[in-house]
Amino acid sequence: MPRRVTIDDVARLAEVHKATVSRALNAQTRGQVNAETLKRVKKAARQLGYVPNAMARGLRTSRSMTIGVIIPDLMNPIFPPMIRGIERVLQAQGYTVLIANTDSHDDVEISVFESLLQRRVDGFILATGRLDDQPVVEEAAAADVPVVLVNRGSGIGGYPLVSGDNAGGIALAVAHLVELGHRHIVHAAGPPNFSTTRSRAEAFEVAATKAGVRHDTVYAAALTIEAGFDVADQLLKKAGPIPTALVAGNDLVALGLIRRLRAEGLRCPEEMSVVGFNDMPFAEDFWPPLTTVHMPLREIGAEAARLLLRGIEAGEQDAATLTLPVSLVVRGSTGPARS
Amino acid sequence: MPRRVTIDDVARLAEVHKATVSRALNAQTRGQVNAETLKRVKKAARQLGYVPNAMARGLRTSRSMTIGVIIPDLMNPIFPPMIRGIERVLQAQGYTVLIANTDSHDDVEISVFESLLQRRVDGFILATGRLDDQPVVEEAAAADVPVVLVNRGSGIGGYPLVSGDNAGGIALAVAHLVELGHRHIVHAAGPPNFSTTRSRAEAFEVAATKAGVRHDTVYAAALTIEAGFDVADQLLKKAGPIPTALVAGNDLVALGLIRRLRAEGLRCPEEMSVVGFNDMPFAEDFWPPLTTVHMPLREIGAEAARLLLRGIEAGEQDAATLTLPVSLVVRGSTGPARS
DNA sequence: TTGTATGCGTTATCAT
DNA sequence: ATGATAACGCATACAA
Repeated sequence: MPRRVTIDDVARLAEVHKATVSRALNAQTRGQVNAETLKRVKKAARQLGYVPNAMARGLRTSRSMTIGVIIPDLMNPIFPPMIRGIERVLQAQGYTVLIANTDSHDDVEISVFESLLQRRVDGFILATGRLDDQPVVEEAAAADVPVVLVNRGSGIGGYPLVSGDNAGGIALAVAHLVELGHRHIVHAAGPPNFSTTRSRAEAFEVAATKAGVRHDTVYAAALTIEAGFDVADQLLKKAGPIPTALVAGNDLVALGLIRRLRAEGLRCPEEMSVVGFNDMPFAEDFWPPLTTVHMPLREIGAEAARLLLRGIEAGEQDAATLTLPVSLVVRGSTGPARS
Repeated sequence: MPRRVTIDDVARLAEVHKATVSRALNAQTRGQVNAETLKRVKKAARQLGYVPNAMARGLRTSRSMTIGVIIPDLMNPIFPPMIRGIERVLQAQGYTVLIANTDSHDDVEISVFESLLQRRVDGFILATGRLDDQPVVEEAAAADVPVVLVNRGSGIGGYPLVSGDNAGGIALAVAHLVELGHRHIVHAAGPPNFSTTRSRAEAFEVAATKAGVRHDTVYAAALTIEAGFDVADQLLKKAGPIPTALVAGNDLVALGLIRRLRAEGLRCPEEMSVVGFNDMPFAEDFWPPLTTVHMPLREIGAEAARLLLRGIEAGEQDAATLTLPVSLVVRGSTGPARS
């Protein structure tokens, strides 16, 4: 295996000192070098196929130019758009994004966090908003590396947070259903230990109460199709009257609800309206096409990245909370209340 | 900003030399150090919150313990499962996965590749199988870093490749349609410059010819819903009889076809059967639920990772081609031919 | 404008 | 079993 070509090799071929090569190859310092020698250096570098060693550079500069992004579940389609938003702004600034998946598992969350810390990422974007994962957030802060929370806020404040307007979205959903004549609505919320669950559940309580409709909240075990299916199952088995409309904790839960309703022979929306949350990719291709609260996922990612960048440059963070507006996308899964 | 704690700090606190600390903290060399001192070192490290610097280590060992994964489009839901498969086997070996998105863009492909090369990834997994992206593959080989191709083979052979059985899948799909009585089938293939497109189109030609049914192939501009929509558009506008069944290049194209058919008032499957390819997540939640060829996405990723690991350890690669079996999942988008 | 020298934090090779 | 030392490849403060 031929040793990789280093800055010294380039210097030798270009007949200059390696310091000059370094200056020539970095945009920052390029101005300091003579046009002639610059050309020579560039040519030599190209000729040798020189590729700068980011590890050596990072060691010297103590900046890795990498950002760690920790998400709970890559398979949830809301994350790819967010990641794209993140990448777009970060790549433009020369950063590489390290994506780490936790599978919603506490121990892997800790281990990927550790691994990212070892790589000396210049900052973190955390999308794993359980109320009880303070540890990782605080450890990041303790390690003195900037953190931005995304989509889901952590329990206590004090850290920058970017998310969609959860309360506003729920209010929109409830208003839509009330307008369609629904008088009995159930919120099939996410797991109680997610911060988004809390915001949305509280907003639901407020909105439904204000509208004067009968309402109730049940909690799914996870933000997945399966958990949605199970929660619908409980709902159907419970004694008492069945609601005419369901507000789901997110689109996956909504999908699960619909699957279970279909199994029961309950048609959506004729016999039961369902509203999702997030407007994930493909929401319009499901059956029925999902009425859901649109979250500007890509923008959320982009804003988180910008906030982080600002934090990195400033050397300290202001705990700004950025709440992006949402909207209701009415499609096929909601209709007039059955009478 | 307090300087990060280094191995020297730990050494001082534990009252040993930093070389000893290094040995104590690495599983490989741990045996060489006295049990007593090992305990002291560990305690000191914990006490100081020591986090080893992967850049310094990588510089010294010339192994970054990172793997670069280049994919064309994170938004295509077939990739997350593949990535999971990859991560699972790589993380277990202590590797960190660097995921890079190209958005199917040649120039970003080159730039992310370059960036990964700078980071001195120990290997590449490439899922960007355009027939014409030889350059990147060869550059990787030239840089002497192991490469495994995934899902889509590159033009020429010579590199390890893991993929599903494209030809077999198409044969399954055609047989299924023929059995349902379809005598006129069109293949809505992907873009011609994808290697999978070629394998599948060839297989379609063979299978349809052998079955003795009327057939034709058209090419979508991309593997997206929109491109599928457009290709259906052309199909409907063309003079002559309309087929009774469509075999799509992948599930997204199938979705696009169905969207366009619906806009035309053509019901699927009553008036037109559609078969997808990949069995992407949510395929069963669409309307109608997609009949499609199931690809073992996770396994493909895992096998690619294993192959790469072997290549890294061996220091050289055997150009093995691993083809994993596929199966047909019959759901709602196919039915008897209209008469 | 260019060269010199130093150190970033590790690990590997030697020596003890 | 542990300590001393050098080297990995680069950027930068300083000198020329």
